This record gives sequence, C-alpha cells and structure tokens, in this order.
Amino acid sequence: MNEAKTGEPKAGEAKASEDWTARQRDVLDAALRLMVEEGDNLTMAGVARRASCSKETLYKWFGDRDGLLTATVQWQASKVRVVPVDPGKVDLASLAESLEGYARDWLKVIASDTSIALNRVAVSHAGSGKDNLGAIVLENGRFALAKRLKPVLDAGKKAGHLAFEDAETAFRTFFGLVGRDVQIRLLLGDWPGLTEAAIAEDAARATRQFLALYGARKEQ
Amino acid sequence: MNEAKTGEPKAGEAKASEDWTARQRDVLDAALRLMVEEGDNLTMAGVARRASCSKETLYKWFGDRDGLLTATVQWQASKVRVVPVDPGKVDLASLAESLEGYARDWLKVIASDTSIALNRVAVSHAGSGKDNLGAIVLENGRFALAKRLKPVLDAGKKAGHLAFEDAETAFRTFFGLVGRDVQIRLLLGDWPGLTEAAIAEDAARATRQFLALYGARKEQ
DNA sequence: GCCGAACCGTAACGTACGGTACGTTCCTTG
DNA sequence: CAAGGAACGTACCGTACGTTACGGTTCGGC
Repeated sequence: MNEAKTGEPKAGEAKASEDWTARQRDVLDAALRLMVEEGDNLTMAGVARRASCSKETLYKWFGDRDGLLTATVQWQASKVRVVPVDPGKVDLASLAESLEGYARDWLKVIASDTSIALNRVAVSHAGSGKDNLGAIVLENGRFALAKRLKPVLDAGKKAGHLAFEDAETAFRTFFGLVGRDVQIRLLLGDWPGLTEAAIAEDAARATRQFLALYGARKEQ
Repeated sequence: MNEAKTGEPKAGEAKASEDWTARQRDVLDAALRLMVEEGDNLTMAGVARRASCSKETLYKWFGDRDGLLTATVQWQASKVRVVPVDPGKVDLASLAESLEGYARDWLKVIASDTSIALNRVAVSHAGSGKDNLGAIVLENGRFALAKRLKPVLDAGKKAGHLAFEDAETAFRTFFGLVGRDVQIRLLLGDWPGLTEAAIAEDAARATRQFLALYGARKEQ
C-alpha cells in the first residue's frame, strides 16, 4: 500500500515536488531514465541498481511497483510547470506568436523521449485498470495544455481577433491541427521526422490554419 | 519460430485471410476477443482455454507469443478491407460527402473496443523492439487511411475543388481535424463521449473545416 | 563514543507464465 | 476397419520478477 503522504492527490493531480526528499527525487529520476530505456519492462531490481538504493527502500517509499510508476509519472509531471500567460498584449501579432509558441513547445514535448516513454506505459496500463496512470498523464498533458491555452483563446476572442462559441471546441481544433498524426505515430514507433526546423514549420502552419478557421477577419 | 507460410509478408503488411484455415481464424478471433478484455496481459493458456485448443497447437501454428499477437493483429487488419473510391462523381457535394463518410467511418473505428485494444498492445510493444506490431498497426491504420483518401483528394484537386501542393500534408491536416485529441484520450482510458451523433457531428465539422482550408472556392 | 534509525546489498521465497512433452481422442484416408 | 496424423487436455519445467527478510553500514543526536 502507498505510504499515504499528507493529502494524497486526487485522480490525475501531480504531487508537489516538496512531497519528496532530494534523495527520493534522485531515485525517481533514475526510475524515469530507466523507463525511457526499458519502457514498462523496467524491473524493481533494475531501478534499485540504477539508483543505488535497496529494493526495501523502494517498497518502503512507494509501496509497490505501481506506486513507484505512479510516483515517477507524477514527478515528471511536476517538473514541467505551467508558465501562465500574460493577458497584456492582445494584438493579433502577439496572439499568433503565443499560439505558435505553444504549438512549438508542445510538439517538442510530445517528441521527447520521456514523453513517449511515459505515454507508452500509461497507455499500456490504461488497459487493465490497476492504476490510473492514464488519467495522470492525460491530466498533465492534454488537459494541462488546454488550461494553459484557454486564457489565450479567450483573450483573443475578447479582443475581437478570434470568433468561436465554445473555447473547448476551438482548442480541440487547434490541438488537432498541431498534433495531427504525430503522437500516434511516435507512440507506435514511427519517426515522422520532427527536427527542430520541421517543428517550427508545423507550428507556424497550424497557427496559420487555426487563424484561418477561427480568425474574426479574413487572413487566409 | 514462425511457421513460415508461403511468402511471409514484409514489415506491416497484412496476411491474406486465406493464409489461415477456418479453425485457425476461430482461434485468432478468440485471441482478439481476449485481447480486448485483457490487453497485453493475455496469456497463452488463456487463449488456449478460450479457443478450446491446446497450447501446443498455438505454438505449432504461431511459433511463440509474439507470433500469435502479430497474427492476431494482421488477422484483424485483414478483416477491415479497403473499399476503393469510385472516381466518377467529382462534384463538390459528393466530394464533401466522401470526406465526411470517411471521417465518420474512421472515428467509428478508432472508438471501437478492438481498435483501442490493438493500438494499446501495439504501443506497448513499440517500446521494446521485440516485434513490429507498431509498424503493422500503423500500416493498416494511419497509412491505409491515407492510401484510401489520397485518390479522393487528388480527384478533388483535379476537378478544381481543392487547392493544395502536397497531398500528404493535406491528408495530415484532415487527419488532425477529424481525430483531434480523440485517439490519445481513448488510448489513455478517457471517454470523450463519442456517441453515434457526436461522431456524425464531428465528421461534418472536420469536413467543413477542411474545405474551408483547402477548398479552391470560398465556402466558409 | 554510543544508540537507534534509515538505508544499502543481497539472498531467499512465491508465483505467474512462456514454452515443452506426452498420452488420448478424433478425423481423414486408403 | 486399420493406420496415421492433427489437435486436445494436462502435467511439467525453467525462469523472470515482484515481494519479503535479514545482516551490515552510515549518520545524526545525545
């Protein structure tokens, strides 16, 4: 069973970094690296070896294997903290700049080794409902992204640059335009040639298309 | 090792249905159902039990566990055969109808239990390169879809209804507009409310948006 | 310098499951 | 009807790994 730290987070919420000691964070980092290399095949002994700690410690700290995986995923999630958007500049240019920047960041993230590894084990585990890794990853990936972008969209709308009824639908469209087939291809082991340059180009194209669809004026 | 039927298919290609006997197809169906229920946790004994066959038979027919999984995925892939598009009607209305129909079909597929299960195990396996389930699923999912849609796009372009330079890019945009966050959410265990009605609505919206982006005339 | 707690390293246990062997049954074929 | 093969059921083996237990070591506090 899990050690029941103070105020166990709900469903997909990330644990605050302070919930772990420095040493524990080191262990989690080791587990994370191992997860990138081995995927769901990582073994408790392997983690212990890599982290130079004993298995007993792993079990004391994280309860069991699922607990370790969950903690690892939450630990990674807690590392990429959301940068809030400043609602200052709302002219069309900086709006486009915001969107494009988010698109770039996001593509970079989902193309990263750790993101792919994390999503892979989360998808595997989502099948047999042992834990809620799927919910956690979703909460800190897809949904965090939405929460981060909604203010931008709303500001754009308020300023008269964007026209939509439902921000959620608009967001999902943007999501689709940016991601397209990239994530599923990466998860399935394909390499859709996401170089830095390609990412920048994709982000720009997605932003252009999104503005064409949801821009208040015609800028086709 | 695999039984080396005549002309083992390359990489992601599906084996023709005739490569399996009726009994073998039954066994593969059983494996498929079990895969939907248990995901990658399905056991050889479990499949044998479900299919009322012996484990020895499984090993004789499919070589090993990976062989069985591969065969199962290919078997499922061979069941959803591609309906070729008729290049006859190329007016704008029937073009839109084609696109919308494809979008509907595809959404229905990726929301199905079997598709989710298949993609889940393929994603898991894509991590550790034991087999090429990822490539197979990709080939029969994402890439098959492209092959099926490209002619429609080309016909639409030739008829002057669509304007794009690269059919691949256009396809990927359509892919994104239709799928959005649906597939990853499903794989991660979320349920994005894909009722029959919602699917129809999404398909219509995606088609509308795609035509807005790639339509030769303004039909915003 | 001593004590206890936390932690390391390792050995050991139990189990689940992939893979194999073998006796039996059933079906085909001559 | 006899012979042979294919497939069923089951028991078995080996191993990998999750989990537990235990002795040795470090370290902060008295």
